[in-house]
Amino acid sequence: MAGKPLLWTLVSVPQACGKIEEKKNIQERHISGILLLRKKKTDKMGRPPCCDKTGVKKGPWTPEEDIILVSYIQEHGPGNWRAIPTNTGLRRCSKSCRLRWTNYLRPGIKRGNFTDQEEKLIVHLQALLGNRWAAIATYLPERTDNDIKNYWNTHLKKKLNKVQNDIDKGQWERRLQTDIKMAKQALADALSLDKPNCESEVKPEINSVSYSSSAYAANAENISRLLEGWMKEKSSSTQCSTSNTMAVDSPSSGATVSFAKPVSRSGASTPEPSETSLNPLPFSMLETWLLDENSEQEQDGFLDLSLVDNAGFF
DNA sequence: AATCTCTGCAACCGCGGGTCA
DNA sequence: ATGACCCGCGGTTGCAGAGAT
Repeated sequence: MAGKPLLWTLVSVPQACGKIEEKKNIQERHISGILLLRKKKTDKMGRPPCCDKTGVKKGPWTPEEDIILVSYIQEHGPGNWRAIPTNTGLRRCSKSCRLRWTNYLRPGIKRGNFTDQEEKLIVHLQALLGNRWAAIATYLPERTDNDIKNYWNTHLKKKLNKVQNDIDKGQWERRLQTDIKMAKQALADALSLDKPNCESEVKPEINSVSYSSSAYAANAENISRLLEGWMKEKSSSTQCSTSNTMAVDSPSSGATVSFAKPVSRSGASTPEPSETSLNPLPFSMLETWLLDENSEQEQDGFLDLSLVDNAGFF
């Protein structure tokens, strides 16, 4: 281990090293506390955690441990994490080793502030993919999924919530009027015609980042296409869309229900203040919306990007 | 200056899917 | 077909530092 100090120049972790050096003394003090305080959660059913062994160290990694891990991976390559604690003598569980490598020690990891471009990409990918951070991270190879996830949770979510609130305040009423009008029209169509043909009006537009269902976005090919479309669109105008809202194509009624979902991840979807005080939406419209969306869960966390764009988020 | 609260982020936990005997 | 094992993922925790009171 000590025989390979040069390894620190081979991996791009100078910041990691410095930061750890700064905290080293504090760490030593805290690790025992962490070990004592951490709740044991193994009384639940299922496979016991891999780290539920006596003598396994937890908490922040020391530079020495990093060197040992990097040395081993330099020699044997990543993978076979199970063997690492045994072969290196590290008192860490395999999972901890893998996490340390993939999130911190792995070469090519970019640290520091996210650029505007990265931020935009994350926002759009999150809208497309939801909280599938690993998938999002494949589009930002220099960032780890953990980094992206943290950045989303600490910066972007708040930022988007604020923008969303502003949008809701200013546009909710106008949109509600439009929605009611459209729902009425749809109802009238449904009552007067057996087969309303409104496709030409309500067809979702891929290039304007309008999504009819999360199932579509879940397809990797489609995601790439949407993303490419977005990249191109960003340079030109975003005005190609006829609507500023997410379009939910409703085959049953022929109506397009426009809405902006809250970004909240809790699932509680706390009602907006304006939402609760306004007249209720027509039942048929709500029904359509509810029935057409496979589940609330699927939509949760997705937001209306065109609105965000127009509100000047970027 | 002391204390409290908030924020950022590294690390941990448990679950689910894939593999293999 | 089944169970054990391993790995990857997303959610969550908890510490350190910054800012507010």
